[in-house]
Amino acid sequence: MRASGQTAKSRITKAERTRARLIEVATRLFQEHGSDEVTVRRIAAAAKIEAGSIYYHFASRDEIMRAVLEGGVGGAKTEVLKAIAEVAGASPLDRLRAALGAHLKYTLHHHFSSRLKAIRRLPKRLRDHHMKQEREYAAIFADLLAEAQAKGLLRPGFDLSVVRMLAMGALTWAAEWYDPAGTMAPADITDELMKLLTEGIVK
Amino acid sequence: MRASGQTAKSRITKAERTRARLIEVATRLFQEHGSDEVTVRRIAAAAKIEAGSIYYHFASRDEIMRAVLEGGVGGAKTEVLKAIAEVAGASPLDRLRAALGAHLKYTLHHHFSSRLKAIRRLPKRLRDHHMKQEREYAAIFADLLAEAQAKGLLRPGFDLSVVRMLAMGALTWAAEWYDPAGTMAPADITDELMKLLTEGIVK
DNA sequence: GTCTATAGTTAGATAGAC
DNA sequence: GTCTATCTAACTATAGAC
Repeated sequence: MRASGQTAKSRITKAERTRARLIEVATRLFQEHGSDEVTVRRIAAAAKIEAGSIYYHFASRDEIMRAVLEGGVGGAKTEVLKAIAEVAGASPLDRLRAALGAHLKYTLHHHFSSRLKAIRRLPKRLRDHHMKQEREYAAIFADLLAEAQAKGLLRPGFDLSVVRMLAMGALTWAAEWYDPAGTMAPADITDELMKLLTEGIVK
Repeated sequence: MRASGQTAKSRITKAERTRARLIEVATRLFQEHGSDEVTVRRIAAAAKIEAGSIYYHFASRDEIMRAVLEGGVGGAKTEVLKAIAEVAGASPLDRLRAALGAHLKYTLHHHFSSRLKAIRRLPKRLRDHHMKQEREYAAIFADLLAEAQAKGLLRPGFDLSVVRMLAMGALTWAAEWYDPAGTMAPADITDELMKLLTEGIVK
């Protein structure tokens, strides 16, 4: 569908497309087999290029890993904010449901939990950057809980910071047991968690 | 404190002690740095022996990994059953609290979540064995929930299997954010989860 | 941009002395 | 049982042709 002879006009260069494809397959391979088993050669093979060619796009294997992690939190944030915006007028708790639903979906589809774990094992300099991203991400959920509390929707006596981490953790870990072939949709799991959560903490 | 000249009488051989030490340091290293970064040489160094000597105790690096995973679920099961036994007469929900508390403690102290993740990425033949162990472990918690339900302690309408996985997942993931230097004890986190859980699912 | 070929390094594993 | 020395294989990364 693209015009032939097109050269300087392309918005997205060939290099950018190849780079994106490399990050994509690397992300999948890291999740499926663990960062251990994934060699540069394997990433190259999965992306249908030769191993040496990778180094035109990345300076090192670590750079690939870094790019994989970079995509993670930013992408999740975008999705979650979008989901919240779609129910903009709703109560904080309904927006929280939307946010948690998006978090779960992103986690399941983008191997998010593996990345979150990997971030913590990064060398300090790299880790700090990602941890900052992660705190911003967590703040989205914290803000929704705080708003619900401010509106008097919550029972007193809960540590909302712990509640947030437990709730997000419950869904993050779902990537380890969720079976796409089963009868439950991701939304069903979010609903179950919200039922548990609201009937527990909501007045 | 041991008698000198003792040879054939030792119940625990030198080899067994060395092997146990290797598993211990390997477990710690795998958790702290990720299985990636941990070489046989590094395990040997941490255990204060030379790399070659490892192969007197293990046939391969994979065998070490396997031993590390082997210890995981079995040890957790023992601890959880012990915790339940300590409150033997109590209601199913109080026993559930004890079980979840032991699960969290074991997770925090023995790098359990890393092992659970690693198990899923194992070659099929090894994985099956560990997954069976894991199902037996999960059954402990499932039974307690079922007993609570049978006694009419729970609200209707919950999928207890999902509730169990969410609750256990929330605690399993806590290993990723729990700060031992903070003000919260593991028991506080368990209490917070139980409050959330019971005020939600208990009639 | 991607290929082929290969340099340089390090990993897992073995052999034999002690 | 553990050490030292070493083999082999595999990996990351580079160089130069196209």
